[in-house]
Amino acid sequence: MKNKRTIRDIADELQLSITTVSLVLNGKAREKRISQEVIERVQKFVREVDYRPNHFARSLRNGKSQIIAFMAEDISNPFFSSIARRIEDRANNSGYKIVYCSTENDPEKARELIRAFKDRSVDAYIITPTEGIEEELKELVAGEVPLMLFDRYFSGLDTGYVVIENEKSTYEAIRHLVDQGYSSIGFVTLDSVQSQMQGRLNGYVKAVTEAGLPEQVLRVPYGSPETSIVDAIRNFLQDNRQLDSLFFSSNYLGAGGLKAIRSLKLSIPEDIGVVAFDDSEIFRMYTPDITSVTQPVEEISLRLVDSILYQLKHEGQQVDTGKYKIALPARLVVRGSSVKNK
Amino acid sequence: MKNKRTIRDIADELQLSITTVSLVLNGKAREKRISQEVIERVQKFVREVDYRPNHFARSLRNGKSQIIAFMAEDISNPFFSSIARRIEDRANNSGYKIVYCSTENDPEKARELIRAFKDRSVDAYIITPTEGIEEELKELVAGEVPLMLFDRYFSGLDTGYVVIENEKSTYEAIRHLVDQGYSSIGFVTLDSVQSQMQGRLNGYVKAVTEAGLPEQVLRVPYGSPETSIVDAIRNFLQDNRQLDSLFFSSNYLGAGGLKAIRSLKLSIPEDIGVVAFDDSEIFRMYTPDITSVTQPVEEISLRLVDSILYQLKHEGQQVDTGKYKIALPARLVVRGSSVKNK
DNA sequence: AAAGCAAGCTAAAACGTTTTAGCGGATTTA
DNA sequence: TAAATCCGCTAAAACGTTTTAGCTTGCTTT
Repeated sequence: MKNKRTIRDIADELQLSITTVSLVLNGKAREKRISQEVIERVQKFVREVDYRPNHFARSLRNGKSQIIAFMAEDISNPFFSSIARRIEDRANNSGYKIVYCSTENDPEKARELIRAFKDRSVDAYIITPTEGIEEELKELVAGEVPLMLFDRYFSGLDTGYVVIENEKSTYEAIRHLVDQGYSSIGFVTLDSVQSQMQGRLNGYVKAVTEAGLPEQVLRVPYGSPETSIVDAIRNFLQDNRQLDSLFFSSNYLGAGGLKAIRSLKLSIPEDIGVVAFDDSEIFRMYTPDITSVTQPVEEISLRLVDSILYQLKHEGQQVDTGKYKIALPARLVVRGSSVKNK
Repeated sequence: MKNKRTIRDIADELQLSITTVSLVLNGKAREKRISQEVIERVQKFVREVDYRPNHFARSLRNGKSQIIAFMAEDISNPFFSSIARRIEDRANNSGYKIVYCSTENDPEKARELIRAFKDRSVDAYIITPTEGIEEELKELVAGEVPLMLFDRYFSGLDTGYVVIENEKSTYEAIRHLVDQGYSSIGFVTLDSVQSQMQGRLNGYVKAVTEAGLPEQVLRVPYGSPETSIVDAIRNFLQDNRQLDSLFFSSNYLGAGGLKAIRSLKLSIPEDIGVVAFDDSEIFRMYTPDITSVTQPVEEISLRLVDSILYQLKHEGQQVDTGKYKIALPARLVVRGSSVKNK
């Protein structure tokens, strides 16, 4: 049971050369003109003894690890973990395993992780990039390693990515608030220059400008603990009594915002309308339920992994990178938190 | 930049043998009596050129992958993803990477995954076992691969594990309901013989029996989609009008239960008291907030990864397996959903 | 002066694959 | 009849480590 059989054992037992066995195993038998009889003999035997090739030896020889790295900002965030969940299956089906890690949006940590993955020659990368790791990404691209960014990207870098139409969907969400009669709309975002946050801000600015409303933006420092987020939002509301609605540009800002609103005993949607970017179970269960810009998690995952697998399959062949620059539409799911007159 | 240097190159450039360089690199120089001067020369040079050993070659030679497999039931469930998050850091710090996968509680899938991991010689396993994979686990144990189960375990198998004191903590939760004056307490669980579910059921039975109350149990089929869960719970409530409180034995049963309760327009905690096993953001944010048996996620993770790392470090040495059979206490967090008289 | 020993290093095997280059012999071509 | 081609297979190199066994050299011992 435990005495691992090697390809050499197989060859000996079948009175064949290692080469022949290897060729059959790798499906190159026909092309190398091994006879049908031998092919079948090998296949049958290999099946019988349940021979399993040694991954290390194979990897050493061909430089491939059959591993894909999944670098999220935080794997315990439902947005990332549900993508992780979906990526997993398709990757497994194609013989790849996934190693994950969380950057915590720390460039230093991200760099180290990429380094470690390089050392292990992972075959491909799926990354939510932190600010400041352009150099490392550039090196990956130069090394022709399949790479997809998601959630955000660097416009200056020629990498594949899957993102959301942030500007457009935020614009529509704000329009929705305007249509509902809200006229003093606050925008709560992170103090970050990342592309997805910029896009959302742009959508907001565009919509309020068009509607002739003032811009009222709160920037919470990146990486704040939840209590600080709640405090910041509470202060924002207290300092700006005229606010009649808030847009939260991420799911955890939304969760913090709800706590802040509750602690001020404001009622939703009468005193304050609410829309959040990124759906979550909390928003669906909250009373009232929260209107949100819902990202197509399923499709994001699909596009990511399919792009990666395609690149892996056609490695070396220079493929059109434009094909991998994907912006998906998000859906505005209107719920009770933003509908005044019922 | 991209011309990877090998240990042979280092040796040549330093006019030394491969062996010597390798010994220095692996910290065996002293013991093999390499001179201090040579040691330093090697170390200095290696640092300068930033030599990175080839993992594949090393693995091929010593059979170690420096990879730990993390098999959850579903990585997108917050309970599992937050454990994943915490395990990751400590593992990385010790030079291990983590591959994850979700069994979906499908034994066939679990078996295949274990098989794939075996092929890749992962160095250790952290697993939420599905029913019916005792054989595979037994083989791992026999192969002396470090292994820890969590969330549940098999009492018939001599493996390490980290679980919760399910019976005790459920008992206390039910006692709490009794103390609050609830006298018709329903228990919503999964149709499963897994140890954690058995434990919770036992705790419930013990508490209601002691209090002289009837047992009223709903078993939802494992793997039901959320809508069926909601329906089942709604029917349970309608068929048993006398029920004045419910205990949900998992977080997603709790979420489903809240929806059912809401759809029946019952109010918590007046019409129906609620306690759930396993905390979640939803329970904290719900109105009223939901009393829950909170698992010590941080400590679970810590114990898992520390046990694994310890076993990895002392491989070969027969260690006391009893040491790795860990049952941690859970904390009853009392919130509004189970407190009648305020 | 021969033997023994330690210090300081190294040659080479082994890990298990994939793949290149090529070998005999039979058949076809010129 | 000699040369070229094809068929079916294989020897051996290469991938980059770790580690066992052992080789010099010079010093100490008897």
